[in-house]
Amino acid sequence: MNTDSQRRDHEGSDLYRRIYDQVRRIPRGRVATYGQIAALAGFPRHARSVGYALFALRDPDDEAAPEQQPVPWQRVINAQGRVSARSVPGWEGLQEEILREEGVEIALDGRIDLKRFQWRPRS
DNA sequence: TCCCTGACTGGTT
DNA sequence: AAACCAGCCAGGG
Repeated sequence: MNTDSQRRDHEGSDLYRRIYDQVRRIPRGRVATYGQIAALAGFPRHARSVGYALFALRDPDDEAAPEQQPVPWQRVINAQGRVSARSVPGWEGLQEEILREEGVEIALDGRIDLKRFQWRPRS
């Protein structure tokens, strides 16, 4: 009955769920890196998995727990302080647009100053 | 079940 | 500064 695979069908994996929980903590006007989110979720050095988890948000049906608040995916950027390139052209532009609207400054070359805009939770 | 492909990162060359 | 590389997880054909 309650096998892990069946739970996954409805809720997604533990890893993804914990990643989404952390991303939801990022306040408006701030950003976090993939590696940072991975560590906060309890999976150090699993940055790439964070990318996979956010990629999965593409499909609305795969959305983690729809009854919860949406995942602010746009607030996650890479360790170089830039919006990561996608397989779908144009998406980076959308993400940058939303971030600027939220108050995050993005230089002409696409750089975001992590010193100023990175979210730093106490825990 | 094997094989491929994605929103990554830190350390080496 | 840039290219390479190993480590990492999940979904689809």
